[in-house]
Amino acid sequence: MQQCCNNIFMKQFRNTTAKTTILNVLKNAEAALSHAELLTLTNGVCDRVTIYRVLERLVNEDNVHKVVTSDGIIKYAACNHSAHHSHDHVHFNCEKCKTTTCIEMVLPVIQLSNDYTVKSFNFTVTGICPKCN
Amino acid sequence: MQQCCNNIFMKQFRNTTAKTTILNVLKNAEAALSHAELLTLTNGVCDRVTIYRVLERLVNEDNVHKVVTSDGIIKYAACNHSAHHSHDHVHFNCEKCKTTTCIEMVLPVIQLSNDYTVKSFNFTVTGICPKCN
DNA sequence: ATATTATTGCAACATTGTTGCATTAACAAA
DNA sequence: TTTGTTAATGCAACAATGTTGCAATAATAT
Repeated sequence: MQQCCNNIFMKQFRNTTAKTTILNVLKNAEAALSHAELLTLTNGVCDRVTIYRVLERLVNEDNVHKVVTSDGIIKYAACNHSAHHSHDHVHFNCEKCKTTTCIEMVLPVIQLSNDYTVKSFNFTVTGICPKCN
Repeated sequence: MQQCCNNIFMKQFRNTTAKTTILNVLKNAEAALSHAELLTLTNGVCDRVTIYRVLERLVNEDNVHKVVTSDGIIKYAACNHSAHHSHDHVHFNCEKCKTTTCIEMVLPVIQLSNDYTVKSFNFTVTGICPKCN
């Protein structure tokens, strides 16, 4: 009945097996995953190209957010739609286990002069995580 | 006379035209530059591969630092060896003019629990820069 | 001027990301 | 349940980015 129009161009999104699989892998993951990691973890459920396209959609739908590590590797993490949810949180990149994890509780404080318009930020801290310490 | 050993493996660095050209381009640049931008700005002074290798050396020698934008694009900026010099400063990424600039004066403040060991960070703020505002 | 070896260029390769198009399959409506 | 529409997929082909091996070159100490 009710048509589900969840983007501004009124183009319907569909729930496909590729999409649900990828989202589940991300939800069950302890850390953010790269495209290459998702390719192996989804175990051939879909093509390499499809993963790129599904990730793009998931980000647009606000179900997944994109993280860039200090090495420039792009990773994806399922959004935690809790009270404190925001894409603008700190990410921690462990040198040892190479994982990238969300730290939603810690907010960075900076003071830029007011001729800058701030829209978003990417804050990745590198070091050793609690598990490896 | 005096042998110049500026890396831990006692391997001498040499000042080549490629290296000095690339460093000069970076020093004269208003913003951080990507590999592709350096390729055109150096105007064929050396091979594509050489630029990768020179940049690696310049980073090791602490003359250049690496910045990762929110889009995952790796850029390089000449280090400002002043009193406040540190690689761990904020970078601003303008959505309009696509430039990435160092903001050395602003230090971010975060409070991680002490089971994290912090070694470095990459903090890129995206928005509109003063020139475009 | 010479010997040593860091650096370069080139070719070849690996990885990552993009695009076009015919086919498939999700979903709304009948 | 069946059908029509079209979002999503797979595949191939491509573009961009980054890496490696090796012979030739050139920077530096002597």
